[in-house]
Amino acid sequence: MIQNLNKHERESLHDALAKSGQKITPQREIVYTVLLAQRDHPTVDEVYQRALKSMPGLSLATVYNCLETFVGCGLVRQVNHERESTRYCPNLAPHAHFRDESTGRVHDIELPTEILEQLRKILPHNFETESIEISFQGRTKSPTQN
Amino acid sequence: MIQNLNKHERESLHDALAKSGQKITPQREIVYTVLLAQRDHPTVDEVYQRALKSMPGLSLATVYNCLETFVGCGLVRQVNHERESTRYCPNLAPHAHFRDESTGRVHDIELPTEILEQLRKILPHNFETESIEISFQGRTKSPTQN
DNA sequence: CTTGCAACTTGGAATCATTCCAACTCATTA
DNA sequence: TAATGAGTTGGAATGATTCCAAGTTGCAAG
Repeated sequence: MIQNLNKHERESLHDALAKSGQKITPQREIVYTVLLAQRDHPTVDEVYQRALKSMPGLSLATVYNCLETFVGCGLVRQVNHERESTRYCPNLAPHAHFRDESTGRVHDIELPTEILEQLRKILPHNFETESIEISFQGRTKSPTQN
Repeated sequence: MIQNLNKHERESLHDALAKSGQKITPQREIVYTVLLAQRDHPTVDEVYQRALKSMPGLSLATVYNCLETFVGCGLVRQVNHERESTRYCPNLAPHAHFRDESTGRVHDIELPTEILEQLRKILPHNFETESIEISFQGRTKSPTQN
């Protein structure tokens, strides 16, 4: 159905999990595979639907659990827009998100590190940042209606 | 209980509503007053609790309605963090938010317009932005544990 | 290669913010 | 005065997510 994890991908999954004393399970492999296979920021339910094709008995609760685990060990990021369903993203490089309001799709936007540095500078001195999120809302014009 | 709206505040409420053919009502005045009185990004329920003190019969549904109306006519902004309850903010100047992870409190951070300009520049040309949201997560150190 | 057990998975129930709805109020307009 | 339409209200419905208790399994130690 979907390409399996390659050696490197499986390794990073294993390492990330092992680091926090957690196990590799078939369910986790599949969920991670689904995430890597199509980087379109799927919702939990979309991940669930895709994963079902490779593992018919899989339960939704497990998909929630797997994704939470991955977020916990830094393998994937959550992407939220207002109160819509949370989406998941295996892109670990620092990046912003652009949400196309006509389609609801989310695109990754590469983020120059200078901008992050500048942003840190505008904070009052007693504010210690752990993370910065930047998201654009708008529409994409025809050329790359991707 | 809470200071009433001053002439200017009432006027901006009236204008914003009138612009979209909507009316001033006692409930809307109170909700707006609550928002201006304490700019701590309250949730709907917090607004509701505060407003109840001035108008005991007020209903939660109405608070939802009022806030939605205000957002619609540009009087207030929504602030979301992950999937926590939506918070509301009457600060219309462009600004970012800093969320203190130990208290859950949200602080406004003034945003130099150059940063917004720079951010627009990193978008591919076929992406048309309508709005940009920037939020910091972290902790505040003692000095201004405000 | 067995065993033991913590870690996992699972289906269904529970939660909780938010939305929906139908009845009612009220100020205006015809 | 009646009709109109926006606004309000309480309660029911929704929908994503979390919780739970019971059953299963990965894997480390023997």
